[in-house]
Amino acid sequence: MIDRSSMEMQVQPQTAARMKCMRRADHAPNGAGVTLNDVAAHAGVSRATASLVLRQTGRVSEATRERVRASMSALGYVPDRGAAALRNHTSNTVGVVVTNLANPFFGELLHGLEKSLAAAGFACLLVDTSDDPDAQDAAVRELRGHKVAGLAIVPATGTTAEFPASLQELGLPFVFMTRYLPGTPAPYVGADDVLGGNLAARHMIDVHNATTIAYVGGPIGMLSRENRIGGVKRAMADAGIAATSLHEFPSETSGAGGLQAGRELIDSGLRPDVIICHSDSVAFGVYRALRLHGLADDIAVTGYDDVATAALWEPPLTSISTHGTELGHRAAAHLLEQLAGGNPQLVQRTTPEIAVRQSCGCPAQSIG
Amino acid sequence: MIDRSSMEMQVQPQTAARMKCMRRADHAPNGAGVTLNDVAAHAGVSRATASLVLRQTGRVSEATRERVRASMSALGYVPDRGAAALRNHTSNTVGVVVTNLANPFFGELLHGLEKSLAAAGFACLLVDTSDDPDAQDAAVRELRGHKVAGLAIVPATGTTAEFPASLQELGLPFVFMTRYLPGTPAPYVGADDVLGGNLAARHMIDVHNATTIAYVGGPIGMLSRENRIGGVKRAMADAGIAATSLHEFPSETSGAGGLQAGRELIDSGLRPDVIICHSDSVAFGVYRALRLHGLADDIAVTGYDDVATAALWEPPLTSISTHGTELGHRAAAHLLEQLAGGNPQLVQRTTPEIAVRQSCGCPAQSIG
DNA sequence: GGTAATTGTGCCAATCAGCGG
DNA sequence: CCCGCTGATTGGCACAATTAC
Repeated sequence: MIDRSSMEMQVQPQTAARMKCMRRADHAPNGAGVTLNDVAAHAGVSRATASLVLRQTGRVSEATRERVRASMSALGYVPDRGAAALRNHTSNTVGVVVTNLANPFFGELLHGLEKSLAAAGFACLLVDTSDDPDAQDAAVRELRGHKVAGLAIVPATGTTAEFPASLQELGLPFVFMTRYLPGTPAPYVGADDVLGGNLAARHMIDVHNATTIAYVGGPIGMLSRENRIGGVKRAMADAGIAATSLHEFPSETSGAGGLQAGRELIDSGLRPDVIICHSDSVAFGVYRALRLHGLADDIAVTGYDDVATAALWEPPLTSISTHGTELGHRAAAHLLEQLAGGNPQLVQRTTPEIAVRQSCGCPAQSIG
Repeated sequence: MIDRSSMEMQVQPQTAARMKCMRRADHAPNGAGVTLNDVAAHAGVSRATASLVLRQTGRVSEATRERVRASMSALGYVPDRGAAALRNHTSNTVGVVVTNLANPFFGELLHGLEKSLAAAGFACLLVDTSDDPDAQDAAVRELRGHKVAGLAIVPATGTTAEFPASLQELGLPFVFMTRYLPGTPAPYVGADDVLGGNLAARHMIDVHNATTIAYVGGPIGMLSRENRIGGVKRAMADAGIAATSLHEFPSETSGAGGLQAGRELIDSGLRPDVIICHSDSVAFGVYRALRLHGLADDIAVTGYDDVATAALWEPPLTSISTHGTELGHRAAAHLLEQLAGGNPQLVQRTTPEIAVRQSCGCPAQSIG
């Protein structure tokens, strides 16, 4: 009995290995298709032991541990994440859902997010929703199928409170980034929009004596736009400026949107003291519109997000720094803490800062 | 015997279903954990039939097909991609490997890539290598574990010919994007760099009578930089300009890199007729350096890639359009055709165009 | 007889070849 | 021939069982 079983033990794996070699001999002479079984056979241990070594758990002697590791690298073993996910009902994957990859700010955000998640051993499954809530629902569905451990989401414009509710029902950890939703308190990481808008307006009112303000950019109904405008209004109220001195020109959040909204503003005949823009991209577009009409030196402009090129702009763009990359890191940390079973501060509103440059009318800094 | 087994057959699924309900009763009252088996039971068919309906293959009567579909949506079924991948040895996933997510050009590229892949039913597993070949190797390893169907890669600076060779050995379909490697002919989609550099230089020489040129930006050893410079040199040679009239200032491909290289150029005392930049970001940084020294109106500048903000720049930046989003679409198409078993044109070099604006010295276009 | 080290076995969800009404 | 089912298979993990000292 013992002899026979031990023979089987030896023969089985070898046969299996040979078949595999034959099956894809010229396709993949190296690591492709090497299974934990192959590793175990090569190291002369059971699949279970090999698994323990792989996951660095359980009690395995240092000697065999070393031997198994050697076999792994010798065979070029790559663990099959799908198989693990099947068994665990979860994977080392996080769904990342954004509204527009072409937006430079999201690039910076993603950069930070990806770095932190990768460092923790998670891979990013990326989806671009084109700011469409239906596409967002579809994305979540698909990502659920991939058994993502969690979701980092820039919610699409028009997302309702049902969305976070449904995620909660699913028991799927998530964080919203940079845009939060009205009503339901949901996990969130982003800069304080009210403060950001307030910061911009206060600077323009207090140091530049602005009395008429235009808020340009951001689609109607987007809460972050509402909030930033709220911050602007508060600054105006605090300074005793009538609310009627604020004019809104919503637009798509992009350079093209800013250009068009800027034209509309100019065509309207309005000549505000400042144009507070919803994003740096919008500000870039607005500047183009102003220059086309020779107005660039007459009206102050501020941006939002402080993207890398803002400081290089002519004139250097005064902007509200939301520190996109850092925000990405924090969103990752938020999600990772949830995944680790902790419960992090639900809503993390970072405090934005104003990066004062020249587009607001301030003098150039001396260069060190 | 028969009775017993048939009883087991009936009881098993119900018991399993009940256990599932209990296990996560308050966690996920809806679709989470619904399996194809549950769908089959609900529709009164076998798992296999349900599978056929799911994948829209095989011969299933329209009646049962409809019934199964109804059960799927009734239960909120979400197919488990991991299980499918385990069985198929491949997933509906593509690995996307880039060097720096924060680079706006890659944002545009990814936008196109993701859209096309998503339309074909593939999800993107995203990795940012920080332009490090070792991180790139690690990324491929990890992505292999996820059983990606293919790879879309912006190769890191310093990648050797061994890299595509190893991918080929693995039998893993891939495309390189925007940067190609010396030597080995590998699947590639990107704009023709020699032509791009040539286009910029020719314009400056032919219409602006430039005789001294500086090429700024791009790290040493990057082939796309070498090629663009090659194109510049050819234009110079064609015009009878000595090769010594070309000066190189390599830098990191970013605004910060451009700013620093621009300063170095200015400090060197050189005052070329044109500065041809390796990317728009670099051009933005160079412009800042020029403005700091009051030189912005004296030296012409061209960018590369024609990112969205290039047209909004002051002065509007003359650039080489490589059509990032379109490139992303084409890279996706290349990969998808490989996956479909076809063999697309291995190296697809799109022809870049020059977007003539004012930074080169051309007059402003009349506005329609 | 107790403890560290290792192993066997059943599962996870979907797919596919082969079989039968 | 059309339709649908059975049973085996995929790679890794968890738990109980088992060995060795």
